[in-house]
Amino acid sequence: MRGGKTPSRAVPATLPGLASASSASAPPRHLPPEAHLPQLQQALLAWFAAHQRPLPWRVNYTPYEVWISEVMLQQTQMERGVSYFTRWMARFPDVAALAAASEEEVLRLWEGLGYYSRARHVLAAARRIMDRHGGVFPAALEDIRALPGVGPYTAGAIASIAFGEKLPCVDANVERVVARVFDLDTPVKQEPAASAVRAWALRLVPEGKAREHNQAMMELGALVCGKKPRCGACPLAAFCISLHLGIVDQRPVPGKRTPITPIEVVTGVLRRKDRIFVQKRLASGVWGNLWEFPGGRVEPGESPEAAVVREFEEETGFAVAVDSKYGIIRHGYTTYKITLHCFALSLAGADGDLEEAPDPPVLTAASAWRWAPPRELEDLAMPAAHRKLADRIFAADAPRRLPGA
DNA sequence: TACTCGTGGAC
DNA sequence: TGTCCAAGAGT
Repeated sequence: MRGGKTPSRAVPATLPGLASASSASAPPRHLPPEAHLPQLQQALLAWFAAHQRPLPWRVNYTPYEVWISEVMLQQTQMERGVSYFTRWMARFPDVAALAAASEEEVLRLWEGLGYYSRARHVLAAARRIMDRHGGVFPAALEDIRALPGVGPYTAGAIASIAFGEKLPCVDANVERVVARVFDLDTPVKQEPAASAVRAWALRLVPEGKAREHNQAMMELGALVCGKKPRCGACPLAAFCISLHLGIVDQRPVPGKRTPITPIEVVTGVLRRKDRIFVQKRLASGVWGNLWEFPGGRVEPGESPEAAVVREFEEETGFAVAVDSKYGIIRHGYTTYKITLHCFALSLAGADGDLEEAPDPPVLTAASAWRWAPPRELEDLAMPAAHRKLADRIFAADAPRRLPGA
């Protein structure tokens, strides 16, 4: 909010469980949160009981389901996770089923969610649970925390939501809620605010209600106390210091942002008869172990056509020629925004109807390769931009079945 | 501490 | 179209 304008979103003069103000236009009474923790906790729990969304992982609360849902929802919007979670549970109903799966299949079910190391870690953790915990999900916080891909947040979430331990979950929602209610005036992800958030989050957890409370804090952050807060609907409005001070819009204090770099990238679809060349990316780095069409960055001053021929030769040893341009796909990831130029390629000097297979590629940026019929591309996990391209090219021969629908 | 690691929704 | 950013973890 700029220019000192009074917030138009009024707090109701009468709040649940509070005496109404003497005048209808009087500002709401403020109850300092530190001195009213039990009331705050109760208001939050009551709100959650009435307003929580029905979600598939809020049915059984098994450690396995809580774990998978928490990892899937890292840096992912809740609504988006539902279809992935449902499909996952149908295929991998328990730790043993997951541990027995191939990484290829796990990545394929994860395709589109991003941050693919999460999927590789989840599989590694499932196998560790089979090996070291007899197939039973560990209940001790330190054992949970030791699982691959389980950090402080996820460990606390599993321990509290699945096992009922009195621990806080501190995610971006909780950081935002705490920063507003307690008026933290420095960036929440850095010290000293980070420690203050953890301390308040812990003090807020009511005895015996960790599961409900922690989910309530996050649900409140998602539904009410979001980027644009709806303080008129907030059960914590009476306690919120920054609301009382009229500076809710200044909390939380934003941290540093990394600039977004635009880059030009090319990729080539090399077809030979009815097959397409794809390669499997290395395990490390972006899109680790996913399949892709070869390609790379356009050098300064280089044309996209020249770049795709050069990149293809560098990565596979194949001499290729550009047949045509499919078009451009715009895509972004974290700190980059990509303009992807997509080309149809053929082997240079070949007529495309070669009976004998070409020499094997000499891979420099991949661990495996394949000449795949179009329909088999459906079974390979690919980065979103390459999946888009595959869909665009092969929509006629191979209608998509995943994900979502 | 600071950077990397994806993607798509909301505005 | 641009910008922020969402139930973070690993290095």
